[in-house]
Amino acid sequence: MTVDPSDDRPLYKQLADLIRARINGNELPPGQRLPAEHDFAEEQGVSRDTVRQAIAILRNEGLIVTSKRGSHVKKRADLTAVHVAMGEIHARMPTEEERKKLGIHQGVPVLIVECEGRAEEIHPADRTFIKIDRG
Amino acid sequence: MTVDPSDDRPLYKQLADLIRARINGNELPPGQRLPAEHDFAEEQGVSRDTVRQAIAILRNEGLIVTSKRGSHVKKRADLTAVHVAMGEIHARMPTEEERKKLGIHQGVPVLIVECEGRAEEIHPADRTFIKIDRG
DNA sequence: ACGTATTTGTACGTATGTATC
DNA sequence: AGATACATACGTACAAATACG
Repeated sequence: MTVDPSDDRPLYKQLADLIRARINGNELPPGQRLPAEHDFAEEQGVSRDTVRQAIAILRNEGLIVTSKRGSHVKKRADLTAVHVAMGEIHARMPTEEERKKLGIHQGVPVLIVECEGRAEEIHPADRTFIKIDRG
Repeated sequence: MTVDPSDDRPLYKQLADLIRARINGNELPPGQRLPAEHDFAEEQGVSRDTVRQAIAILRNEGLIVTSKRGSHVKKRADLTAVHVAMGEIHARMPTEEERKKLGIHQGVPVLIVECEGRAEEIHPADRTFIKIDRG
């Protein structure tokens, strides 16, 4: 399947949809490497820039991670999850500094748990820390 | 303040830091419009592409929103917040389709609340729906 | 109501740097 | 050391939406 330049939807969004469908359909299973940007561009008849925009969308959705070795389909384990009994929870994308400091993966939001006024920033690895007993 | 090409940090990250500092220092208060990409590029002596990358970072962090009228500093009210008593909570960035369907702003993650096996996708406006009594 | 200016969006190109294999 | 692949940064051009006189 390839993108359609005559379609009114932007090429990079079309391409993102195509790749997302392959991932959700398990045609591209977790851990699988995506084709190189250059190869993707040739295969689809678009510029590398367009491919990069599509990749950026999926990275932003937390579907893939990108490194110098290429883009790979993410594993479910990367999902941010917390157990709470009560309180208020905020979610947002971390700054790069927070990502480094807390060891957060690309595309993974941070959760801010507020309990009795105090706010605490957490990340996936901290899961066990923020269990709040509701006794 | 301008970016420093001799610095080893990428220009677009430097620029993102500069703008973020202005926002956090309330020099650019909520609702304030940022300079146009073109003007920013000239002022900083970089390409528009570089400015757009910086802007994209801040948008991704949920600090600003961008429309055809320009980029504006976001208001705190856009933060995703939920009240829960128990359960498991996942957070991730929504697809564009979800953003449209649920009316989610740019840079705002969705929260998935799982309670007794059932998973439910929520967004800020649904706040009142997912209050789970912990009796 | 209409045309113009502004501003972001999309898409292409090139070149070079840097990390990894 | 060489090839591969992503990152950064520049350029251009046109489209599309919005704002303005």
